[in-house]
Amino acid sequence: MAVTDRKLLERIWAAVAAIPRGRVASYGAIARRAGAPRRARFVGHALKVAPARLKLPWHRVLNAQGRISLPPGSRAHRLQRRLLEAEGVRFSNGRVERAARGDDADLDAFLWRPRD
DNA sequence: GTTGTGACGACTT
DNA sequence: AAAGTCGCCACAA
Repeated sequence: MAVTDRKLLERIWAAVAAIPRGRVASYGAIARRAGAPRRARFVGHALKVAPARLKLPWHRVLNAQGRISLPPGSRAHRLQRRLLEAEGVRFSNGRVERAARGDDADLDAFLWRPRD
C-alpha cells in the first residue's frame, strides 16, 4: 500500500488551511501535525499539487530556517513574500522576523501557534 | 528497474 | 557559521 495516500494529502491540506493569518509554520511542523513525521518533503509536494480551488494559505509555509523555500528571485518567491508581508509578517535578512521573545528558541517553537 | 531531483530536516563535522 | 551526510520518498526520465 503506497504511502501516497489521498488521506495524507488531505490531512496536509487541512493542516495548512488551519494556519492562522499572520502566522507561519514549517514544512516539518505541518508534516507532524498531519500525522506524518519526517515527511516534510512530501508537504512541499502536497502544496504543489493542491487544487487551486482549495485556496490554501500556502504562503504561510516556510522551511525550518524561517526562509522561503521557493527559488530566490523567482516569481513565486516574490509572490510568497509579498503575501506574507501583506499580512504583517516581517522579514529581516531573508528570514522571517523572530517573534519578540526567545532569541534562541527553536523556530518551530514560535512558529505554529494557532490562537494564543 | 535505476537514477537523479527536489516548496525538507536532523545531525555531524 | 557553513558544509556534508543521511533519512525520507514521490516523480519524471
